[in-house]
Amino acid sequence: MSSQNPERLVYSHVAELARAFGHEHRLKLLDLMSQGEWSLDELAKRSGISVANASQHLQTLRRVGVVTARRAGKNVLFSLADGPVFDAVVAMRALAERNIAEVRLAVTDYFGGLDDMEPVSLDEIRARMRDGNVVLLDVRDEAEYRQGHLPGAIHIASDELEASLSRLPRDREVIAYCRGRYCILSSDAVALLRRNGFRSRRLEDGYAEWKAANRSEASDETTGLRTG
Amino acid sequence: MSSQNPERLVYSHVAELARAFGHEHRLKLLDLMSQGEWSLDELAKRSGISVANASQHLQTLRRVGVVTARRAGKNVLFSLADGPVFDAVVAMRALAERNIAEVRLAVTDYFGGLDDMEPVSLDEIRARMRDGNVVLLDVRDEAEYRQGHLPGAIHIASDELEASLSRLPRDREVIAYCRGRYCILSSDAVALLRRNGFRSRRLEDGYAEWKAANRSEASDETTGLRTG
DNA sequence: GATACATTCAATTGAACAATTGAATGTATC
DNA sequence: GATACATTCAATTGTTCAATTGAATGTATC
Repeated sequence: MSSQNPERLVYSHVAELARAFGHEHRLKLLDLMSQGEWSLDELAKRSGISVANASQHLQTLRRVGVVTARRAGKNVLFSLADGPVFDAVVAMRALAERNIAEVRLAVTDYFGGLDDMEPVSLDEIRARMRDGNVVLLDVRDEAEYRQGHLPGAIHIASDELEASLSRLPRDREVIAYCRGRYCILSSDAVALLRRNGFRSRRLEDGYAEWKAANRSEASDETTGLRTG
Repeated sequence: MSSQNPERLVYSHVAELARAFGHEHRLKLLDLMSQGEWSLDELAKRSGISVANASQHLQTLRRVGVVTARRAGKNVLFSLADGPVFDAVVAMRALAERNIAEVRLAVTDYFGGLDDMEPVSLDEIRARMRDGNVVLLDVRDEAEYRQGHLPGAIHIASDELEASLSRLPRDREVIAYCRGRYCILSSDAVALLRRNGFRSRRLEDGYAEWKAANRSEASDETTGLRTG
């Protein structure tokens, strides 16, 4: 028993939210935070923009309630807020991939690739991990892996992969993953592994999507990957 | 074998897409088109903005591929493009409803309402339509109803409802729906019906959401509502 | 309490966007 | 083919947003 027309109120906020998503740098920052929490300095470094600029974009995201911050020592750590934040990004990405030809082409070009490059889905990897006939390989950097990773995944950062091939089995398929759907690290890793005689494919989605999916499924204990 | 880093390309397009959603008028236009196709004149009238202004916003939406247009007689009819356009709007709305307190309050205030006002879900109505113990009532205007409606729904425009109460049964619950989740017509209709001694509740989502859901479920013949 | 350092604020400049107006285009109908 | 009318284009003005810089704040650590 207060506001008059809810539609206008809702849409003015939705529009504000959409504008908050409407900048490349902010999408990149959200992408980074989908891996865990980071200081401003770290976010600036990883996104390749200045500290002041990153700070302002982060404030924009905080203002609309999609990013939260907490202090830890002398740093403030930024992370995605609770709620379906990443899901909204995913919905926009899905729309872009479906309706914008240039995006569709770039993605299939890069990731859909050759027939035997057919990426593996999260559902598929679940079953195959149970059977134990695959190795899950996380090729993100150390800090990202430490903040969280798929159950049962081993970690070799992409820039150390070539020197660490002996740690990988040749009798099982190596499924590589990285930050998310549009991260090229795992794609490059698969190419490297194949050049060296391994059987390898890419996980279609990455840590970000896995985490978002497991968040939505709340605390349903049966949904995570199991190492066996 | 063309573009370098797909991430930046994807995100620049996603950002453009997000900005296209980032205006109240455009969200309203998308809302209207979620009911069907309309001429520019009709869209301007229904959204309450000038024809020239509506045209420009529609061009913005066409440019990013979320709206299409076809000529019919002396009018151009605008409609949502194929693909998960409405789904993206829904994801943003869900985020706003969850993360922005003002929105959450306004919505529960208006639609969540009293205990026995508990809105009915699309899933629930499916089962109850089969049992035949409810009447589905579409209170949108004639033109909207004609462009498409839920299977089995009867139509009484909201501004004719009070004069047409005799057409409704008193021994079954009347489930009213309108354009979508944030449309107040069905909410008002429920209030009117209750004042006149009917048992009545509101469908939580409206035609837009139903149509989007049935579109996603492709041509799965088992998913629509059945009249019996 | 003083220092160091991470983050935020404030002020500036340039660029992009929103709305309005009036003219121009293009298609149907006569 | 001429006319009527729906839609789009072009030009304008005011507003909002992006990025940079340098100063200011605030918290941890010594």
